[in-house]
Amino acid sequence: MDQEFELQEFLPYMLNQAAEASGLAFQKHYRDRYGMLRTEWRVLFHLGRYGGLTATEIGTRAGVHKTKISRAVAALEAKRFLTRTEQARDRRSETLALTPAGHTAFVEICNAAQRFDDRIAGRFTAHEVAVLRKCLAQIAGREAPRENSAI
Amino acid sequence: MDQEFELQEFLPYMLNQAAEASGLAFQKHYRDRYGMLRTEWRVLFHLGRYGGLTATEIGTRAGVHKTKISRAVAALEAKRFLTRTEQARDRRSETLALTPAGHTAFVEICNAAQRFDDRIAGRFTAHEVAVLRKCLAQIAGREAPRENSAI
DNA sequence: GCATATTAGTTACTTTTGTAACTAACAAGA
DNA sequence: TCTTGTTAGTTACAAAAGTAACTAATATGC
Repeated sequence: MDQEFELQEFLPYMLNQAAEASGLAFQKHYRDRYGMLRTEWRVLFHLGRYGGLTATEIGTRAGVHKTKISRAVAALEAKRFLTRTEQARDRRSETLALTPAGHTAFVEICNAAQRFDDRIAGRFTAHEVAVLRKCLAQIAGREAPRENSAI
Repeated sequence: MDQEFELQEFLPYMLNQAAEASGLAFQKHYRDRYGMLRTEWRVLFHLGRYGGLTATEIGTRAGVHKTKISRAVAALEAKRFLTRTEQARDRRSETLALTPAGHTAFVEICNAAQRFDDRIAGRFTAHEVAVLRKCLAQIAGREAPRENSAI
């Protein structure tokens, strides 16, 4: 190549830097305040937002491996943020649900997240934010790729 | 809140998903082929792009902690991708430089990176890519924030 | 020159993540 | 019923990253 490739302009690098900067700034809301790790916050979110789910269901929705879910659930249980209820029809899995304390934390962090998001979006025009979201969703693989995705 | 906050629309989450997806896809070029970790590839890049540097200089430029640099340098040295030369004027630090094999890997990966970047950018219009890069640079903290950054 | 502080880099220890193997429960066919 | 296979979730082990403490060299003030 030697057309002077620059890491600073490499999209995966830029994405990583932006994700790291924003993630680091946001973690104070779940980490400093509640001692949670990111996966714990994600599990908390899914239970708070969608109600009782099994570990597998959360893993599928969140795209997180069952091992990570298992550890996050154990940690949230230790914090008394969720309870497990064995399912009658299948004793292998348990329905997870937030305790009142867990729900309080959920609401608290969601509020902070909404404010945080507004603050980031506020640095750009509405159009720019729309483009940003569209590109991110596409790159994350959530949007249908165009016809010839094999290029 | 309860205006139904959605994790899927939360920018730090979207950034993380996009960074993870693209990073995972790209790592085959340095990991599968050369057994490198991401920090190793970044160190390799800085040495290939800017010539002989000390560990501290790389850390400063790349924004990486000296511990991670130290481990990456040791790994690259074990792969015979770089050599250390003790500095005469300050025997605490060493100038690092790529070996021919290291430089070959550098060129190879840079080429792959350029193609990879082109492929991502190719999914969007030139305008969209410009907006994306601008937003990412801003969020990563590389751009001057607007006047009232304390909002 | 000598005590003190600073800097470069490494090493030790801890935490988190990734991968594989495992247990228990259920399902399905002979 | 009795294998055989699959699924839910946990545990054990290995790799990676973060933090702190450390060694060695240099710089500074007295």
